[in-house]
Amino acid sequence: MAKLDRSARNVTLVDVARYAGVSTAVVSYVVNDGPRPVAPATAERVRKAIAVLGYRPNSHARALLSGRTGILGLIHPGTSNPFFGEYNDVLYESATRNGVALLNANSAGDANTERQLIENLARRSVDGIIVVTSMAQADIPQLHDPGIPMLFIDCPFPIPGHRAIGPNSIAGARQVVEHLIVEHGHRDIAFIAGASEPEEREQGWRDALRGHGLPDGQLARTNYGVDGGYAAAQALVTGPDRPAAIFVASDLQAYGALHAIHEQQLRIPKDIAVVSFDGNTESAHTWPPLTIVRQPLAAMADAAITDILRTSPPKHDLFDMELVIRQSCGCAPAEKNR
Amino acid sequence: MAKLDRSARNVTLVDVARYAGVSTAVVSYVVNDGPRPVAPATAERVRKAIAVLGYRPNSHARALLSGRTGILGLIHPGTSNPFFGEYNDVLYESATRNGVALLNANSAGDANTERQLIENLARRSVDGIIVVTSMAQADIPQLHDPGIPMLFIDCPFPIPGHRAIGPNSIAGARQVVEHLIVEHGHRDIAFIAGASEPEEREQGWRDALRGHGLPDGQLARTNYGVDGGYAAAQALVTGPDRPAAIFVASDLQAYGALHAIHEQQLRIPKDIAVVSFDGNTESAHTWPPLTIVRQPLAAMADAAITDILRTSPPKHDLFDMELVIRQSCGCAPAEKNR
DNA sequence: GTGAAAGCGCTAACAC
DNA sequence: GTGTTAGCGCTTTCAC
Repeated sequence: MAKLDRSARNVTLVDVARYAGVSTAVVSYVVNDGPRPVAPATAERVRKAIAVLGYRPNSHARALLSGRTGILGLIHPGTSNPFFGEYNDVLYESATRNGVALLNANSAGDANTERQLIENLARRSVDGIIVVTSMAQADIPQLHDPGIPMLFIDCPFPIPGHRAIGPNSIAGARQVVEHLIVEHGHRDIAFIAGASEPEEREQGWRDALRGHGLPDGQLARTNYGVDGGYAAAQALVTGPDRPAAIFVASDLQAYGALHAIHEQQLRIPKDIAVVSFDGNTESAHTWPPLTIVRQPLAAMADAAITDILRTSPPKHDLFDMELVIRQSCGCAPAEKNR
Repeated sequence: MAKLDRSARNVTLVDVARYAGVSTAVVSYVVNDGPRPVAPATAERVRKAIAVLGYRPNSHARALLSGRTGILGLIHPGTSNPFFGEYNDVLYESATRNGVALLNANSAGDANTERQLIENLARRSVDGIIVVTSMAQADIPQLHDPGIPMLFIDCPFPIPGHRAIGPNSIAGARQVVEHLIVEHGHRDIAFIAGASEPEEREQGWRDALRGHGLPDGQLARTNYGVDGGYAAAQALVTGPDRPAAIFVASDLQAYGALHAIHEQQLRIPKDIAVVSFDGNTESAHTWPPLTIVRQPLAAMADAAITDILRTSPPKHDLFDMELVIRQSCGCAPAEKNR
C-alpha cells in the first residue's frame, strides 16, 4: 500500500481550520453540528472555507474513532436469480432508510463459500452481516462467530446464537397445493423440488395431500435454476404417469417447467396445472400467468435491517406468505389482468 | 458517535505485540508478510498470539494510512430487473478477481438519484465509482466530479472526462431486425421502445428497415418494465394495423409483450414474431424461447473493473453484441433445446 | 465560544 | 531482525 502522494493530498480538516483561522475543534463542531456550540459568524467562516477548499471529511478517520462504518455486509446467492435480485432491492431500500450502506457478496448458493464470505466481510470491519443463507441444518456447526452481529434471512430453521428470519414455507406450500385440491379438484399433484432444498416446501405439499386423504405424488428433485425446472418437468410430463398438476418449489424452476410443458404441446392449465413458490414480479407475466404463494420480502427485509442494527436477541421468526391466484392453476383471468 | 466501550474493546496490534513479547512493527510485518523480514521463530510466536487473542486487523486504521478501502461503489437501476441482476453478478465476479468489494446503490433508473448517489458514495470514501448509468445526454452537464475515479457502463454516449462503456446497440438492433427481414421475410416490423430510451435501438431498427427499402414501422414508447411491454404490445396487437413482427427494446418488456400476445390468442411466431434486446438468462425459457441480441456482460464488466482500478484515460468503448436465434422469430427449434 | 492536545489502530521510516 | 516512533485525519476532553 503506497502512501498517498503528498502533493496530491486531499484537503483535510487542518487545511480548513488554517484557512478559516480557527482551530480544528471548531471545524469539527461545524461539520458535525455539535457537540459544542459555535458562534454563527465563525460557523459561517468555516462553511465558506469548506466550500472554497472543497473539503470532504475522511470517512476512514471517522470510522477509526467511532468504530463503525455505517456499512452492512450482505451475502446472497446471486442476483442473477430474480428472486434474490428483488430481495437485494428491498434490503437496499430498508438499509437506506436506516442510514446504512450494503456491501454485496455472492455465495453462489454454496454454504462453504458463504462461510468464507462471512470471514472476508468481518475482515472488512462491516458493522454487521446479513446472510441470505444457503445453509442446511447440517452446516450450522461449521459456522463460527465472526465477532460482529450476524443475521440470517431466507432461513427455515433457528440458528443458535443468531437472529434468523424466513417465510412460513410449510404453511405457504400447503396453502397453494390445497388450492389445487379444493378449488380445482386435482388428486394427482407432483412436486418439483430444489436439489438441496430444505424440506419445508416438500412437507407443505405432503401435508396438503395427506390432509385431504390423497396419495403422495411424484417428486422430482433438481437444481434451483430454470434449467432444473425444465428438465424435471420434461421428465415428469413425458413419463409413464403424467400428473394432473405440478407444484414447483420456486418461480425460476417454474419458468423452465412452463417451457417444457409448452414444448410438449400440452395446454396449461387444461392438460396440466402449474403453481409455484416465491412470487417474483415476472411470474405475473409468464404464459399463462403463474399462481404462486408470495414471500413477504419487504417485511422480512425491514425486520432484518432494523433487527441487526439494534442487535436483537437470537430468535427465529417466520413470516406468513400470501396466495396469489392467477391462471396457471386453472382459475379464470381476473377482470383487470395484472 | 459514541466511543467504543473500553472494556469491550477489540484486541489490537498492541495487545498482540505485548502477548508475543515483540514490538508492534514486527506484528505488522508478520500480518502483512513484509515489508521487512521476520525470523521464523518470532513469526511463529506472533501468529500464535494472533490466534490465541483472536486478533483481526482494524481495516479503518489501515484505510486511514493507505488512503484506499478496496471498495468500489456500484450504482445501478435495481437488481429487480434481471438484466441488472445479472450485471451485478458479473461485476461482483470481476471485482472479486481483482480483490475489491462492491458497495451497492440503487438509482431506480433516475438520473437525479444517480447524481445524488455519486455524492453519497464519494462521501464514503470508496476507491472509485462504477455507474450503470440511466443518464441521457442532456444529464451530462449536471454531473460534477466527485474527486474519485468514476466510470460509466451501459452508456451509449461518451462522457467528457470519464471512461464509458456500452454495447454497440445500433449494430445489435440492426442485426436482429435484419434477421426478421432477411430470414423470415417480414416487412412490417414494429418497435416497442423504452420511455426515456437512448435512440440507438430505435436507430438500428430504422436502419435495418430502410436499408432494405422498407417503410418505417409503428413505434410504441412505454416504460422499461414488464408492464410497459404488456401494455404496448396489447395496443399494437389489438390496434387497426397489426404488425407482422415486433422488435422489443428489452427482454423485460418482451416478457410482457409475449403475455399480451398470448392473451389475444395469437400464435407466436406464426401470427406475430417477437425479438428483443439484452439477453437475460430467462429469455431462453419464455414461451416461445426468445430470439435476442445479447449484451456481452462479462466482457464489459471485466473492462469496467480493470479500467477503473488502473484509472484508464477517458474514452468511450462499444462492445459487439451477439445474435442468439431461438424460436420467437420463426426459426425452428434447435436439436438440443437450450 | 474557542483552542490545544490526546489518542483511535495501524504502517513504515529510521535507529540499533 | 527487531524496536521506537511519527504520523494518517479526525473527534472530543479539558483548559481557558
